[in-house]
Amino acid sequence: MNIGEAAKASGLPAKTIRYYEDIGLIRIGRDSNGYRVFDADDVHRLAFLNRSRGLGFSIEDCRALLDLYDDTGRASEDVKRLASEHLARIDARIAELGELRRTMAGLVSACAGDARPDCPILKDLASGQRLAAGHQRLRE
Amino acid sequence: MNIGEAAKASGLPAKTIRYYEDIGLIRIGRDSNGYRVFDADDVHRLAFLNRSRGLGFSIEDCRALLDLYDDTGRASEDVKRLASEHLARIDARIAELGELRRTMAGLVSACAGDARPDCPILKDLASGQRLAAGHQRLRE
DNA sequence: ATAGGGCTTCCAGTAGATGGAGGGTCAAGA
DNA sequence: TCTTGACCCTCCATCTACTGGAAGCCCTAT
Repeated sequence: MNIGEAAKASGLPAKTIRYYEDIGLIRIGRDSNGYRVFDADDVHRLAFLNRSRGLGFSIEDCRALLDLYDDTGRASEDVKRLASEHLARIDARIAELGELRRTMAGLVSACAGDARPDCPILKDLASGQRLAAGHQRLRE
Repeated sequence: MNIGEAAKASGLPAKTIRYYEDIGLIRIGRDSNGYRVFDADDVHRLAFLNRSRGLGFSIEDCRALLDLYDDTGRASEDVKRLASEHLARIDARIAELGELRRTMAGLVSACAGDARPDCPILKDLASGQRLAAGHQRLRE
């Protein structure tokens, strides 16, 4: 099948499939006319990538996961480690955002939000004197 | 003062200050030797930007916030709207990550993580049959 | 023959910096 | 006076993970 059909079948946009091929995440055969040719396994791997990315794994993680998937002699330990590290990153991010949320909610609720110029949000940003709870600097 | 001192005083790396000047977020005077010259107000504005960015506001939001800060005739309504929208984005992101966390935690706990090759995480990625709770596709 | 849709490559742009090369400036010490 | 080292400057490349668009070939139907 051609890229359009593979895109529909895998859930990934054609552009993204080309990109994944470009960065060496997946190898795709070519027809005599230069068109990419996808078989069922290609589509399967693309869907695998789609799901891995959907879970927030980085491209490099996906590369490693796909390698582990291909390696029938793998240890599930290795997969679990990747997943656990990812989970830890998610937890860290949630904690960070939770702090941030508390701060922002405090600021928003402190501001009258009317036609007058007086605004505790701007005061806070200008002074560094936090009205609400403190928070960690975002590392995004 | 020069950029190094301004960096220390504002908490922003010198590189970032140059970048902010480059994208027109702040205007900095120059000495006869070409060096940037910072006064107390410049440092104050840089610290304002540092705190705004620290709260996760986008550069464009920061630009708007700085404009509102300068506009003594502003309505606090306008500031509150920016902040509320930002808060809503944070909430959405937290919800997204919470879903994701549930899914990942389910996968991680289902995997033995030993020397054997059998791995429910890979199975899940390969099949699309979610073992744990479903989740939204990340829009990062 | 032509129109359309699909396919190709390559280039640019997104957000928000960060790292480094290559080179000018300045103040202090030998 | 010369040199060393710490600054400072600009410009370009790099990072993540795509996405959009231009220019142009391919294939099928009418």
